[in-house]
Amino acid sequence: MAVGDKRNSRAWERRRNEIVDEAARLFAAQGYHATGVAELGDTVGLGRGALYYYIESKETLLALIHDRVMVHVLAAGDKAVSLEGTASERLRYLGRELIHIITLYPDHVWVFLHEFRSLSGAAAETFRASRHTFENAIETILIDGVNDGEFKITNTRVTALAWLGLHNYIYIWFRPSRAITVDMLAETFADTFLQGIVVR
Amino acid sequence: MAVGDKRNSRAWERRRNEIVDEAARLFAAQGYHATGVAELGDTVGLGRGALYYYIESKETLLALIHDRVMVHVLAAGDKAVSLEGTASERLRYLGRELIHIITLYPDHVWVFLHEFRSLSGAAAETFRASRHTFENAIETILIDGVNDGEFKITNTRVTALAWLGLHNYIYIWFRPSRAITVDMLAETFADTFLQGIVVR
DNA sequence: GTCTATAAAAAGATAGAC
DNA sequence: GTCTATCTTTTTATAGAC
Repeated sequence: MAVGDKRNSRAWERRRNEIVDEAARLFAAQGYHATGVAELGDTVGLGRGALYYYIESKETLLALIHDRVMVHVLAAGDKAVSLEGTASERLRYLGRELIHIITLYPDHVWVFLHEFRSLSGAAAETFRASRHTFENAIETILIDGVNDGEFKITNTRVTALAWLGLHNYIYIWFRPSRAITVDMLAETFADTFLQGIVVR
Repeated sequence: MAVGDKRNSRAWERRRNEIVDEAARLFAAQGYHATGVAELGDTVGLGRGALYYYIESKETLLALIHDRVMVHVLAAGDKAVSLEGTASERLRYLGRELIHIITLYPDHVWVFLHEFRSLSGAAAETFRASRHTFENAIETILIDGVNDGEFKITNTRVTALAWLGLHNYIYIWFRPSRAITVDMLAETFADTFLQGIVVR
């Protein structure tokens, strides 16, 4: 791309982000393959031709939706690992952050969890690596807890994936309300995961 | 359908089930909308015309994939609710059954969890109701446990959905091996959910 | 920046021959 | 039961006018 290309302007970037977010909404509601670029154009008020002024292809749009969520998830993972405090406290922090991100980007997360197999080439590889990095962050905290004598875990990998499933799956049913806020849900999950539900 | 219609024959039904299972495999790998009926025909060794001798439409195929899993899930829920034993024991049973079903039908479950929004009309309503019935089964066991003084739970609905997420999410990463069997995974999940990971 | 026109391919589904 | 041929619609993407 040439220096001073119009496509690097702030206005262009802002408009493109609008398109990415609208695409996330449509892809989540109908599916990636079920949504045509013409329909996306109609929704954002552009013809097919004009739409391609903002996107390279439909698949780059999908990759952009993935990136939008992943950057927050990875930042939360990094911070949780390097935080001061006990493993329990750091895991509580990470859970709260993850639930927060999922509720901030419900459509992006839906697309992210459902359509990642539609990515190809470099985008697919980047995504796979990011996912792995985040799983490692969770496991790192669990291992710290075991080493400090705080946790008792037979398989830290499986337990990390269990923790991730417990949190990720809320994308399908949870929307914050006054009755159940993000913080309340995060606390319930953390209490359950750390202490269980059995009375003693 | 007329009496004695060839489409009620055993051979027809067997062939159709083959097609349903192959469709689940393709839909899971590529997505429902990304897989054409021509491609499905090629894979099962039939032209488009012949394929429509076995299916009414592409969407009925999707509904059949959903049914195939749901019938087992609902049966497991019913049985767990009416079982003898403590709430903990019944929840352990249900978790083991659910993990078992997910690993027996990995492709069907993938499709089931990803494409249910592509169902319409009666099929969509049936599916929504089944889902609700199963969630109620989980919650019933939790409530029993609370009433017996066995569990301490602030919100049984949220905790039921947490339990479901913990188990359902394995569809994305777990394949049984000698290192981690279904029973081992089910035990780890049950222990974690019931007792937590904190040392005491 | 946005439009219209268009291309080239593929979609789901049906009809009728064999 | 399976085939080929065909219909109609829609798909992603590009070219070039304005």
